[in-house]
Amino acid sequence: MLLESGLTSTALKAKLFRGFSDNSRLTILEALQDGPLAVGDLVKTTGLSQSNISNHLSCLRDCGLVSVEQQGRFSYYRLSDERVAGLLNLAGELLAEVAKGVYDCTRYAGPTKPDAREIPLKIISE
Amino acid sequence: MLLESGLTSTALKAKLFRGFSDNSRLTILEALQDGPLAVGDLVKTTGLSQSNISNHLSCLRDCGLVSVEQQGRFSYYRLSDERVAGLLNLAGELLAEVAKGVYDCTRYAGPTKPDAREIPLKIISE
DNA sequence: TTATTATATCAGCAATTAATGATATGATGA
DNA sequence: TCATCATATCATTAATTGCTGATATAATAA
Repeated sequence: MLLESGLTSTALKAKLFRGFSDNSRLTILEALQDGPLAVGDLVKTTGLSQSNISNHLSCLRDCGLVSVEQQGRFSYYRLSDERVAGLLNLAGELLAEVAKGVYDCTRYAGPTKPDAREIPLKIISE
Repeated sequence: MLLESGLTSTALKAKLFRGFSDNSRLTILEALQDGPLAVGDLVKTTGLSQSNISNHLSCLRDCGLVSVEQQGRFSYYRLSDERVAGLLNLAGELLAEVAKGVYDCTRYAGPTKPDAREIPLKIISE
């Protein structure tokens, strides 16, 4: 399937990245890297509330980053494409390189909840 | 340089992705894929306002996605690492696969400005 | 020095978004 | 059927974020 959209494939790409750019959503995506999980499993694993997770899954599904398979009353979610994991891994590599910069980036500080700016970070030069 | 941050490397990664997740920032990053540009060039290329671009560049710089080189009164910006381009390209591939899903994702519709939801999109099956 | 150019910074507004709590749907078992 | 479990949906609220316009800095040229 080829995409031909010239001008605004950028806008689409930004939306795609937005799927990865929230802490809760990214936590969900990373949990799914180890294989499919039901919503309840994600609740346990991530500690996020059920409705919160369900809302984010709805977004991730709409955006094509995850896919669902219904089994009885369970919904098993998985990453929809290996490139989703690819993006996660590549970001991890880049992060190792630029971690300090990201940590110091105050413009988009993320939630100002108690611990958000208290991330323990250790950088070890090799 | 190795990163050891266990629990919260996810939060850092989310912040990293946030650098890519805004339409203006992504436009800037894509413009820089062809090589370094001064701020004025970016203004011309992207059509965004000078202060807007400068604000976003400040963020991108803090987050380590771009780097600057001063030459006189010009600031030449470039992608800081080939993996930044790698993420852009991988996202492009993924987008070609899931484009329709991203397009239909209404939860994060982006700005509700006139054209934001009017993206002309053509998908061509091969 | 003064003017001009290139870029950066900042406050304030407008808009978007994440989380919660409550409720709805839908499947299973008693 | 009724109760329960698993998940989805929705309105509201609280917080974050992007953009603009004005101003600041800093380098070059006249």
